[in-house]
Amino acid sequence: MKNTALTGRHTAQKQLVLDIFRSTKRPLMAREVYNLARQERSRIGIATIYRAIRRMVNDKLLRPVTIPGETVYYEMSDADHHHYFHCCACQKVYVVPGCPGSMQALTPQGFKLERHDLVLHGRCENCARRAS
Amino acid sequence: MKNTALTGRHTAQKQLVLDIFRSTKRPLMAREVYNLARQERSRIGIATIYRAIRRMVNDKLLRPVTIPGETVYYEMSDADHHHYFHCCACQKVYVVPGCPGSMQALTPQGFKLERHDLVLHGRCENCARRAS
DNA sequence: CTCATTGCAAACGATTTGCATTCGC
DNA sequence: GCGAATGCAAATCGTTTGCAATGAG
Repeated sequence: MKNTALTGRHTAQKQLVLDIFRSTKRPLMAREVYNLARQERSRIGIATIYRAIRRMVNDKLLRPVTIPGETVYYEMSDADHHHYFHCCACQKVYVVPGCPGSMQALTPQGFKLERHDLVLHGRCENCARRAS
Repeated sequence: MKNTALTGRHTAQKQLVLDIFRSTKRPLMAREVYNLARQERSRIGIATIYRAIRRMVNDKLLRPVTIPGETVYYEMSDADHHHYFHCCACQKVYVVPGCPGSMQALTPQGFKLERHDLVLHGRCENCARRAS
C-alpha cells in the first residue's frame, strides 16, 4: 500500500511507526510505540521513534495529547473531536467520544476561543474492579 | 503571622516557598519559585523547592496546573474549582471561573470518575485585538 | 552516488535521591 | 540530643543531538 501521507524518504521504520498508530485506538506515548516497534524490528532505536513522531506531528498526521502528570501521548489526528480518560492506576489513556460543549460560555469577554482540552481522571473498568 | 497550614517542622525555607506562592497571583513553575527564593536566601537548593512543593501538593495546599507543551505549574489550591485559558500567542495562562459540569455523562461504563481538567486555548483579549 | 535516515551513545533539562550536615523541637 | 529538613552532588527519566554507518532514490 503506497502511503502518500509520510514525508521524506520512505523507510520501513517510519512506516512501522505509522502502522502502530493506525492499528491502535488509544493514544500512545513514545515508549509504548518503541516497545511495540521492537516486537517487529528489534534493532530500532528510540531516537528513530522520536524523530518519526516529531515529523508526523509537524506534518499534522499526529497530534500531541497532554495528560496532567504524565509524559506526552500522541494519536492520529484524523479522528473526530473527542476527549480522554486517564486511568490513575494503570496510566492508560482512553478516548471518550462526545463533549460537554458550551465552552464558549466559560470564555471571558473579548477572548477568542480556538479549541479546548478535557481530561477525565479516575480508574478504568479493569482497575476499578481490581481495587476495593 | 502563624501558619497552621504547613506540615512537618516549621523552617524558613518552607515558609519562603509558601510566601512566594501567596504573594504571586499566577501559577509558578519550580524554577520560577527557585529564582524568586534565591533573592531572599541565596544558598537555598532547588531540591528544597521541589520537596516543599511536593509536600504542599500532598497536603492539598498547592495544586498542579498542567499546560500542554509546558512544564508543570503550581498554584495555591484554596480557590474554587476552576479551569484555564491558555493564550497561544502570549503563552499566558488565565483562570476561568465556572465549569461545564456533567462530566459523568462522558465517563464510560464501569469507569470510576475522580476529577477532570479542562484547558481552553485561543487568544486572550490583548492578542485577539492585536492580530487580524 | 548522494544525502536523508538510522542506531547508538553521549548530552540535556527537569526532577529525584543519597548522604553528611544543620537545626527545630 | 534526636530525627526531620537542608544543601549539594550524583542519579534518574524522558527527550534530543552528534556522528559514523546504512540505504532510499
